[in-house]
Amino acid sequence: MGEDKKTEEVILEAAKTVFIRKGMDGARMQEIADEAGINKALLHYYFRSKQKLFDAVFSMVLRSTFNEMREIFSGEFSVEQAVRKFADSYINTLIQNPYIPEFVIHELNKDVEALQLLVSKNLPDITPFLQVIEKEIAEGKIRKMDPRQLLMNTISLCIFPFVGRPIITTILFEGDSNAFYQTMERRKSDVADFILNSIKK
Amino acid sequence: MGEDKKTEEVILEAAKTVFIRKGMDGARMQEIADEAGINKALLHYYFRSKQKLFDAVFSMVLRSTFNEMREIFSGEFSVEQAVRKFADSYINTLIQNPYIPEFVIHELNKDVEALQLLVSKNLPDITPFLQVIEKEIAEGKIRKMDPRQLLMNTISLCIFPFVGRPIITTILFEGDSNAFYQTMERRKSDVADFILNSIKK
DNA sequence: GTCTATACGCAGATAGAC
DNA sequence: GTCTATCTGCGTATAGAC
Repeated sequence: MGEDKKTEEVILEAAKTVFIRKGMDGARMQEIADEAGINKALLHYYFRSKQKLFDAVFSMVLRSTFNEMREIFSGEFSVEQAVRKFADSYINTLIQNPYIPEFVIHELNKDVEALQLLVSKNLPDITPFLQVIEKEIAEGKIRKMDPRQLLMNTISLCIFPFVGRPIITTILFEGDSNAFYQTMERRKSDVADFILNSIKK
Repeated sequence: MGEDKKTEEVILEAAKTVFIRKGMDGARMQEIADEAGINKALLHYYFRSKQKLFDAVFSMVLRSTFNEMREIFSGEFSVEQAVRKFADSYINTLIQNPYIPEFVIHELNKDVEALQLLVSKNLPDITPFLQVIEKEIAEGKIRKMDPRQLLMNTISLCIFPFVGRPIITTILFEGDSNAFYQTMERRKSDVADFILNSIKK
């Protein structure tokens, strides 16, 4: 039983790696089996079908992706704290896992309906944070603006460079991948400064 | 011969629609044939293979996508002009074609090598604009910052909401698609204001 | 639980009539 | 140039031995 569980986890890890790189449609069960060091039949023994294996991986990825967000936008932090925390935490995670956002987005784009349920369970409720923004605007701490636009800006600035990494690396860093990642390291504070500079009165 | 060309264009349009929604791997030749109102065999008669048909569509999409960018970042506009032009022009285009960025990004992520040549021919050279930014910093018109970060910010803020549209619509607009698009209309000026507010001294 | 061998269906590609 | 019918290979899934 201890052994069983271990195999299952090895499969999930391998499937995660392959699905994230190739997507559901592009991934091959053979490739996942190779990555896990086992054979195709065993994948079906544990997960019955490619679709079920994918669902397991996808829900795993969603959970870990949005957990951080849930805490940061829970409403217990000020706008400045949340913006700095979000930039630092997400850009750090994305430097380690640059393929995840594009993967999630691609799968959601393909089939919004089917995954809506799965997603709604995992997506954080950000209304508390929108209220914090409104409160700080009312108090005159930050300039007047649509709270949703501010939140969208924060998310966009942190995540997009990784989603568009191939293009950005080509267009802005002449294909030099190291230069890209070094800029991302600095970006953790640069982005926060950029946002806070814009919203201060 | 006039008839021939028309069929070819009908196929290209249909292929574009299907490829953009489903991606290369998810698209089916049968679906493209249906969309074009013809049969599979004719697709092969005109384009020999799915791959060649895809390449034709992809290079078409790349060209139209980056043409606007080339002009805006040519160096003939000031930072403020370029930012306002870019936000207005790209958000307008994306309201009409919201699936294009995710499509391009997904295909590039899957196979960076193979498409590198295709891409490098289409990607604009943005160094002139980076120099404009540096010049305006030197002149004290805008605050000191990494020109690449500013350009990345501008691109991120305009494009990301469309790439992440399914998630953003769910998380920020309770699934109300109209609310999303109305916010994007306002975003054309909001984003420009947000950026210019942040960089002014 | 893990393997090898095999069934089966789907989707890309071709043959050949009109 | 456009169609119907068919081939072929690949990839998911299953059967069955160990």
